[in-house]
Amino acid sequence: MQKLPKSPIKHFTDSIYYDLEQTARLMKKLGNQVFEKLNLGLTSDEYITLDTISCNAGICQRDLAKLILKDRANTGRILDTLEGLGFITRFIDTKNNRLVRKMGITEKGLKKLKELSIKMETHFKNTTADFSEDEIDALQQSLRRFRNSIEELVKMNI
Amino acid sequence: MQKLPKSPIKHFTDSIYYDLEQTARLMKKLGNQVFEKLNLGLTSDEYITLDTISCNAGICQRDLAKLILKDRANTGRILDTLEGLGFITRFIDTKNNRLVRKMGITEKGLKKLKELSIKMETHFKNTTADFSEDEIDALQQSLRRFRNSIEELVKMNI
DNA sequence: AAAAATATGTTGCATTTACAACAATATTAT
DNA sequence: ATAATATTGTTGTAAATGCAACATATTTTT
Repeated sequence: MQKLPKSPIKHFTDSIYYDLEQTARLMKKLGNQVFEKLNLGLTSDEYITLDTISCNAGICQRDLAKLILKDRANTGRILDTLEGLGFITRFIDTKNNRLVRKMGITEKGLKKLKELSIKMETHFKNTTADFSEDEIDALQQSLRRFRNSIEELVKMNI
Repeated sequence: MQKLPKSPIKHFTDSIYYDLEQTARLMKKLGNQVFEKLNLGLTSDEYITLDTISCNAGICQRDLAKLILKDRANTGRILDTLEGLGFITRFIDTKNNRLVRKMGITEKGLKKLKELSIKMETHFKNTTADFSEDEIDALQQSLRRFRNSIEELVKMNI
């Protein structure tokens, strides 16, 4: 049985990279539009950050930056905003004998987060209506495995 | 049989949106690093644009913008660059009786694109080494179906 | 002990990006 | 026919982002 010849050059728009970026970009745009329309008082990035802090109590800035995939500079700026709004508190502590700025969510921040999370949940249900939970799970697992496999290739500079 | 209670609030970092954005961001970073390291003479966005033009001959700017998911303004700016480098030509034509700027890839651009595509192909093989082709295909299809299901929800403003 | 390297966070800047406003033209509605 | 609306591309501008440089402190190397 003959093997079919594969097309010699695959266009970028046919690649997994393109699908990933397109889908993520669309997703982000949708998220931004929802955040703007609903007038939630936080940008989507601030919400993501607040949520990430809420489930990583006492995390330091650099580790947080890795989680939210921003650089240290911008992570610090987002934290300035959240701190200014009274949603988080920051304090000096040590990690491996080094001075670091750790943070935690405040009562006010937790209240805000819960409020937003409920609205987000409603929104998520709408956008994934066509997909079964199993499909979503499978896609998520696949994405994570894919991410793990390329993670070590990327210099993060964080 | 009892149904297990679902956790009331899912953290953003556990959602498909987070996985998508993280994976895409990592992917883009990797792409940018490769483009920078290899000194290819084009940014990754310019390469993507050139590639997209090459397989959509005579496309107009707005339609191209939809494909590469940039707004019209930035699409125009990328095209200015590519035109300045002699990789594409632009010309006035009509589409639905309206004057539009269409474009096509030049010989020079095609040569550049082929050169880069080969380098990219090598790079792609490395980054997806851990994944079988079938897995990649499945992931791509899943991403596309997901994208289609949310596409109509997003106001594109293009 | 001194020097080099590393970890952490901040500041400044240059690039990218999105978005609104505009100009020009064509279509549709009144 | 005139006015209102829509399509396409450009320009201007404000915000987001990444990156390099810096400051500080700690660890590792020599």
